[in-house]
Amino acid sequence: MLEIQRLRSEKESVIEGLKKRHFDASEIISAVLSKDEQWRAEKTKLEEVASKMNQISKQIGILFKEGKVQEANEAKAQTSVLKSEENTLKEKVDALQNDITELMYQLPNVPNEKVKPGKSEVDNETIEQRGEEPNFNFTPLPHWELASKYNLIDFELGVKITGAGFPMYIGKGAKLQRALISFFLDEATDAGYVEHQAPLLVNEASALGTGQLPDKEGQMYYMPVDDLYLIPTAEVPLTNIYRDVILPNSEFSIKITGYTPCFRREAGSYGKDVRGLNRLHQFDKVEIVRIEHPNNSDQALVEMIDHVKGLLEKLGLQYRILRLCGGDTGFAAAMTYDFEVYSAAQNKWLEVSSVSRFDTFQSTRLKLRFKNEDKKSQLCHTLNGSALALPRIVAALLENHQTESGIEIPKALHKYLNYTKIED
RNA sequence: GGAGAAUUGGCAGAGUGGUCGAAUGCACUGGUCUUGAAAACCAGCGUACCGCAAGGUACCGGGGGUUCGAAUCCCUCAUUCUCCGCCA
Repeated sequence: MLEIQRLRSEKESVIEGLKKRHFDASEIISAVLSKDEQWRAEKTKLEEVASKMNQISKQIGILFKEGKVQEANEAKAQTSVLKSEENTLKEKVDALQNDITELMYQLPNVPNEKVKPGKSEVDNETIEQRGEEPNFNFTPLPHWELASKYNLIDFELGVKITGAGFPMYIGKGAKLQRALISFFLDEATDAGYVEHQAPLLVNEASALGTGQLPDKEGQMYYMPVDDLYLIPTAEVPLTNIYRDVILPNSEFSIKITGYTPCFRREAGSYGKDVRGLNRLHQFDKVEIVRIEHPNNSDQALVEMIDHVKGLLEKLGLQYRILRLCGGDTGFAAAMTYDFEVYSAAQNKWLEVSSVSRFDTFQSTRLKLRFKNEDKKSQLCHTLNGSALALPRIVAALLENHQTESGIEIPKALHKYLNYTKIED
């Protein structure tokens, strides 16, 4: 959520910034500001009435104590008008407040100045590309065929037990998952991130805090009996650790990591991209999260990008980094870098990581602040990134490291596995 | 799942209808004293919103209610603890 003060003072630049998303905010912001003005006016009235009520109540108390029952009762009689006035004002103020919040929830984050305008993924900028495209002297197989050839993943079994998008990993396939999780967590820990094991179900306040609600309501699995949501990413429980927190200035930087399964309904995405591991309802991911002083979020973002690069290089995967254009940047993010690895057999790039800075967009909702040098509370910046999401990494590893005699496992993973090659 | 108790400021802990945003202690910050430190003493010490300011309003686990007035009474939800039951 954007800060209301920002809308008051920088209305034009916010509208201008949101144009990069092809989002016309002028109407919403005008509505917000006019409601905000009414809200302040009504609120001032309400507080005046409340103040009068408080005074009279105090006096009644004193009168009773002095035994002046008669006068006290007279004073009581005065209050009924004020009270109904107070109730009316209260309703108005609450209604306005609700309207404002609802409108504010519709506004996405303002893109960072580096972000280019654009409508969709075709406008994303490739800012870096590394690694070699693998050379095959045979026709490489797509990962779903490799997975079945070497009995690593059984997609049909997942369908039987749960439904499409819930694969069953078996044998070396299951071990590979475990190895990747350990590898990613160890790398993150080495980089200073503190490992967490988080709840996989979260309450409504948490889903609101990181911005999944109300924006992506339909994308989360929901358990109505207990009013809980299955997490779509570890970002939700990990960032919400700091909901309603005021940090001392000395606490920065906060770096946390965690492995969790992620659950996404992916409502509406059927068809070509759902084959194999490309798009799942349940998948594993290691997430890195940072809580930063606003002055340090530039630096933090650079560090996170370098971290993800390092992982992909150690896995020997060709990758490229995209800076998403305004239209493709997620609702809550101010800037996002996507990492994609090249899938040799599918002949396309697969997104394996998304590293984003949210500036104060999440911390506004989270009420995540720190005491600044002037001992005032100020909103923190939050950032997060996948490091990394497993399925497409597995897909790329299988496809890019395949040989006619099997699949070579990159050296970085050897210490986590009791095999170095997947073969018949 | 059943029965009971509890939830107050960073922590501990008083307060059961009136001048309570809330005693007291600890912690913390500043000052006096000291060569320095400790101790002692003095002062300060929650969050948010409205307001140029003075000031005002709201907040005692969350929500709702009773009342002129609620930390205090009622309802409800959540959490914690104890006992019983069940169980990885």
